[in-house]
Amino acid sequence: MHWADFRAQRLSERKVPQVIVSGITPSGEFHIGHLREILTAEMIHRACLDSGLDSRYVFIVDSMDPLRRVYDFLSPEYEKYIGVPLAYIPAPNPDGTPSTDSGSYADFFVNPFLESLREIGVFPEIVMNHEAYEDGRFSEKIDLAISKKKEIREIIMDISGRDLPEDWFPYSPRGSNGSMDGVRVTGYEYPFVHWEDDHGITGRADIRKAEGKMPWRIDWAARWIIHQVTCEPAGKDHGAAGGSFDTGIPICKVLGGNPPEKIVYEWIQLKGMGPMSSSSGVTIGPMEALSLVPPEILRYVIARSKIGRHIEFDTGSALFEIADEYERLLSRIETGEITKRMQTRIDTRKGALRLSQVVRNSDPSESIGGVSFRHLSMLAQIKSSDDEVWESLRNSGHLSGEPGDSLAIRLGKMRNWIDGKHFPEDARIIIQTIIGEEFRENTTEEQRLFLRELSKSLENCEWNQDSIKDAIRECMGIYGLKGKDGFAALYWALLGRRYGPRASALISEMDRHTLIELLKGV
RNA sequence: GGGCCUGUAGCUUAGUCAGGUAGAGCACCGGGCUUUUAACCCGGUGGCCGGGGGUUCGAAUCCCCCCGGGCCCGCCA
Repeated sequence: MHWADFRAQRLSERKVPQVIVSGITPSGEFHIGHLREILTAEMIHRACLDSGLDSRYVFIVDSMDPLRRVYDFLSPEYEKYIGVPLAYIPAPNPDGTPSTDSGSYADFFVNPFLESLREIGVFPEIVMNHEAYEDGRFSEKIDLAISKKKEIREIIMDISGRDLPEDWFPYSPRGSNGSMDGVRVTGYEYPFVHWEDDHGITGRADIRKAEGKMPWRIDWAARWIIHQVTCEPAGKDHGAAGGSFDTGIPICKVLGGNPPEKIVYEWIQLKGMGPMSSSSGVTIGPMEALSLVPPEILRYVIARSKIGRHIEFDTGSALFEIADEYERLLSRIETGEITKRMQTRIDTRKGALRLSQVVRNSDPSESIGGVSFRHLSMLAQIKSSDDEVWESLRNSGHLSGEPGDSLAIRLGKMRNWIDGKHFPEDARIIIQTIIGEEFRENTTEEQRLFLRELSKSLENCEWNQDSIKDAIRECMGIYGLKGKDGFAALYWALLGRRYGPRASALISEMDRHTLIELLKGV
């Protein structure tokens, strides 16, 4: 059983409508790791729907979280916003200075991310956490938390092992400049928390408005109740023993709720990106990943891995292998004796395939548009225009009529991948300009004679695939070469390797004169 | 210092919760395919399951110790 289906089964025991939630702080650019947060939850949501449960998927944006520090991409002017909720500070300009007309900091980072999510078929209900504070939806729980502050303080100290000061307070009011930093609580009488800030200024925060927020560990537990959350997978940072999940569960109970079960997912790491390193600041965002990888393959990367395992996200040759695996799953029919373990594996993989579809429960075989990822990579390299690719696919019987959207999108992404830095070099088709040493080392005199004959034959033949193919076949016949040996020689000459894409297709894309000159050098 | 995840074939991994003779894909090797979608089909090589101890008729699986990798414990998502 797939992990998402297993979770759905567990959730069904709750006998309530399911509310599956993801939560992310929009403190900067989103990255590929955030997709695991989103997709882990969304796949559980889909699994719930598939098993007939009533389920909603909600993305809570932590827009009420304060700016922690002035990040590298921000100008020093942001110093004054430290401690201010992200919903209430301006978005940065490209040069890092605060803009005057680009909306809030939170929206600035969230909006493009939501766009990416649509591309992978994720349509969450969006909750901006600061709006929940503005609307007073938190007020009852804030009031309750304040009245139970001793109990909550005990829980946090016990479970996390942290020391909280005697005057710890489960609500952080915003001071005179809107920041929650350096603000001391001096008293409480519903609905006002009285405070004094670093500047010696005093005031009061109305807990029914966004004039302050609860610290994370309490905020999280409270929102589970407010939104009736039944499931919220969390990154392993929350999952460590004594972490916010462990304190959230008892705090949620203290506040009168039924907390979700603890689910912790592992991080995604980057691999195969050459000199990439964290110090050089090169990361991969969801937009970039989506510009290279077909959406169902991106979903499959998450779906195929167990929640608790690291994922090495590799935009190089591993993409071919993942795509191959995906395509094999589509066509594979198990034969012979199927053991219990084999059946488990098959069910799990089929579940992963099902949950990888951009459109829920659509036919997986339609997602690849009838053309394998590898084949498309070859065509995209040797055919400069899309129309030629479609023409070729029609000739080979992969396509009839016009390509569908899914296939057109796949080709576009394939071209981005090939043109970019992530494409693996050994998959790149590089036409040789001169005959290299490898050629001489790997071919016989007979093979060379064949190629010389071919170069003559190609001088006059029609420049299309069929004629070229006929010429190749004919010349091989003259020297009695087996197909394998003839083609190998051709590939050694053209590509400096013993294999390659369909030779006639490749040659028909080349300039006749250049090719003949090359072959004359054998 | 405390804790979480993880270590299975050259690579990626299933199996660990409920102990019962190690499964798979890629790569590699051999064979087939009147002859290339880097394809496809058939067969094969390759694992003392990180190391050591223990429990058991039986351990990749349970318990203890050690080693390697990743990460969390700073009002912080």
